Amino acid sequence: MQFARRRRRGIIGGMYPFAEVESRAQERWRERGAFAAEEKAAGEKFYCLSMFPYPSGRLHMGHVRNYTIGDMISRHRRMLGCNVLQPMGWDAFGLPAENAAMENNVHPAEWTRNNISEMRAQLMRLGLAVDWRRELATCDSSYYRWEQLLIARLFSRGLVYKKTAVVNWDPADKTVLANEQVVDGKGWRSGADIERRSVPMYFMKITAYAEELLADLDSLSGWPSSVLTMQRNWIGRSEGARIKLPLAGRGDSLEVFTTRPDTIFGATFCAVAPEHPLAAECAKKDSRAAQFVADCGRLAVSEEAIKTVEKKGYDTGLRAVHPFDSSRLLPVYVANFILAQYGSGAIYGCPAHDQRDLEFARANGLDVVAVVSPDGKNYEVGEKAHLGAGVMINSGFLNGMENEKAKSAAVDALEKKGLASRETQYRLRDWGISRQRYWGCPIPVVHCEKCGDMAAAEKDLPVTLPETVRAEAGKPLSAALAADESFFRCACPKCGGAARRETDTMDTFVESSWYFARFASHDCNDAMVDSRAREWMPVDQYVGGVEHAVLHLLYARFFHKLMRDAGMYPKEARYAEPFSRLLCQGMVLKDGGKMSKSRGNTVDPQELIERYGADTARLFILFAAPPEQALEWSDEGVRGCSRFLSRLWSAGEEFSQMRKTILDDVRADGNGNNGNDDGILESARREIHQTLAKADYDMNRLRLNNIPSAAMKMLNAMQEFSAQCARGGFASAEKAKAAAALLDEGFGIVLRLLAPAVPHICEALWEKLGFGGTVADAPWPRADEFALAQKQTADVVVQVNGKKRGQVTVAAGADEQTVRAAAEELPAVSRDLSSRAAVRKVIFVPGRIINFVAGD
RNA sequence: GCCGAGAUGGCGGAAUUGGCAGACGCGCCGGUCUCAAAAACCGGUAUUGGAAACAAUGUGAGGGUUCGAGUCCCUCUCUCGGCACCA
Repeated sequence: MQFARRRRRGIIGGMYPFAEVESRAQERWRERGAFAAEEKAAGEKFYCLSMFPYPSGRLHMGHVRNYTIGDMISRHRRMLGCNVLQPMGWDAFGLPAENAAMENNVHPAEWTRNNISEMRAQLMRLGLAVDWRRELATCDSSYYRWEQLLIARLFSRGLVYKKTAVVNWDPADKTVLANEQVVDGKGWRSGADIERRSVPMYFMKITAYAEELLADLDSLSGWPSSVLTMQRNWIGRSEGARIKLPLAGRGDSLEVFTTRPDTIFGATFCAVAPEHPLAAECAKKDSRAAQFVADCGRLAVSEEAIKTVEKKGYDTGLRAVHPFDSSRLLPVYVANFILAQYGSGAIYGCPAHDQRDLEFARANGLDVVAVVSPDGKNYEVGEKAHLGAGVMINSGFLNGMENEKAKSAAVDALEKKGLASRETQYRLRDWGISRQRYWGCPIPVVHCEKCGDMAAAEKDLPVTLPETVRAEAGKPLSAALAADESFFRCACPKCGGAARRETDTMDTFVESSWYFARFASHDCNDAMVDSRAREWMPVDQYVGGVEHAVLHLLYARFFHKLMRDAGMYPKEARYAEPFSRLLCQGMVLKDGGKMSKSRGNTVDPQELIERYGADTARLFILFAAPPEQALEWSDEGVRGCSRFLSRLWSAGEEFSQMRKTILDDVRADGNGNNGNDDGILESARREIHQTLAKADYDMNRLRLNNIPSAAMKMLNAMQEFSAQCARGGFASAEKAKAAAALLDEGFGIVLRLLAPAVPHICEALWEKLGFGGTVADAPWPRADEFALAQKQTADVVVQVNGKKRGQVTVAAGADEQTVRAAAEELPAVSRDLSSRAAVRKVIFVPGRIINFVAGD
């Protein structure tokens, strides 16, 4: 047949015309407004959201991955008949803009808006099914004014409040540093030793929602369990007791928090945080103590820095009296590893049952008294503290109790003495939203000497960030607002007198905590959101990096609940949480490491797209790894994907030619000449539908990398089938027509299977082969049960003692007896069985396996 | 340090959740076409032994449960993410 040769020529040596194909497909979508989401449209709503990007200037592979995954899910849902909303916007405030200003003399606003234009063009080139009418940028006052309004109202309700907090202070640059700007305890630019400094800040009372944030995690069945665990641990609810230990020779006492009141008799010391009032008091009188506290103050503020530092303490000379044995006096240390924010900023140490306390005790020559015993006997503690359960020993009235019971008994006894109260503590701290920075949303608070601090009047909102400040090379912009009189001078909303605006701006996590709601009400200009948010929310599928597993996702959940409680959503279960399903995608690596400028191993998506087209870029990134796993970059892999798309392109032509040839033959001679088609048709169709069934299963569980695999496999099967058709005629005209129909059916399935991943080429082929309409709205293919059921036989693996000895082909529903009989006939099986003792047991899994268990 | 992940051929990964390990792709080897090369197409490809049939071994390391373990349990190593001011 001449056909086989024609295919070989195909599109000789080159790629399919991807540039034309892609711009034409995008043009068609644009003309049709194909992805504009309407509230009233038919079909179940599906809100698919990818985490919006920070406009850093250039798209990187992480973005490509994130948005391709989101797009594939969106397009799949569209094909299932859903009414899909997929929006895009810009997380446009933040530190990099200020750094760029310092380096390049360019204003953050200008830099940011230019970056947005460039990145928007790059994103559009990817062919995302996004409703661009809803685009937003958080640095626009039309966006941030609404969060100012909410913050102002929360301030009046006490859910936003002021207190001091510790920050990293760079004494050389006279500026506050982010944790990432502190390298080995020194400022990244100045190299000066950083200091801890207390500054007044605004906080959001997220702890008021701790219980709900924790409890509602149980309802998030669409989230990865690892993220739920991380959030639970982050909130860190623990039940314990606040215990007062009287200080010897003084009237007052030290308050400590413990989750292990059962170990009270094992306490041999106390420790307070360097920020604790007792530490300050001691430092006043004792210069060495003052020195120690000052040394602690040189530590960076991150928890990581505190936890990894060498544990040191300084004896204040104060002694706490043991509440059950006044003869025991516990030395009180100031220690660098005690967190001021947690509990009461003070602990008692029980070295026998806490590893950190044990190390501290050993270093300071303190007693170690075991009070919880695994077997009830006395014992000496070695290198490891005993953290598990046990029976109380050396513990007065608690002796002999299970330690769980002793927890409660100890607190009961202390409560009677008025020395303790039960308390539930959270590791979660209130959210400090103040930043001493310029490029952020101004905090809508006014300071009046007479009236104090108050929220800015609502009629004065938004408090617009002045974009007139001058950027200067090498000069931090962080103090720009505090230096801008025209910004901070204002009238007090209460007394009308001269007042001063707050000059700190907000944490950028605030903007990203509600953008998903704004996408639904993007052009609402009289409120944060309108009723459309109630239609679209919650987000049905959220896609983004695991690095956001705790902070962003927790803040967004909190903010959503605040908005609900402010009346923006009904108090119904549906609106309890903002994100129903969550997919955390992995990073893009190259040469085993993160792609980054400093490593010099970046691959520019732009270049990739120009060279191979957006579909190849999308295909590679989907195919190379499952979405949640790290993806290893491979240039060869990219070429393989490009090759596959070129093959797909010519296969369309091939199949329609083959189909025509078959039908022409039927017309010419009525066919039925040489009937060597036994089962080809059925087995080809079965393979296509089996593969489809697996692909559908994988699509539903978001194993997106398996979809291209399935499509490749199908295309291989189709080409095999096409070659078989070319080799011979058919037994009847009906068979021939069925074969022609299968070529059509199979390729239609391949195209629809691939359309969410590589939409442009599928759109072009769909049109070219005359399937009708647009593939973006074609129905997702369904596996035909009839085709799947046709197989009459099953291959059963035969094992002896778990080792494979062969395989038998039996009728589809064959029972154990039949299979066993057939299996025992196999030479390898009988040989093995005869060398062993009698068969003790036969394990039979119908259609899969039979295992003879025999003695040796 | 604490919390959360991950480790499967030369490489990326698959394995319908305890039932034939290595689907699909890359790379490599051989072939077709070509003066030649590239491209394209066809075939092979876990390791070891063997001409082959076949056998043994094999999913980061070490133990365990099971008729049967990549999958479940325990211990360990390494890599990655987060740790509250990067986003």
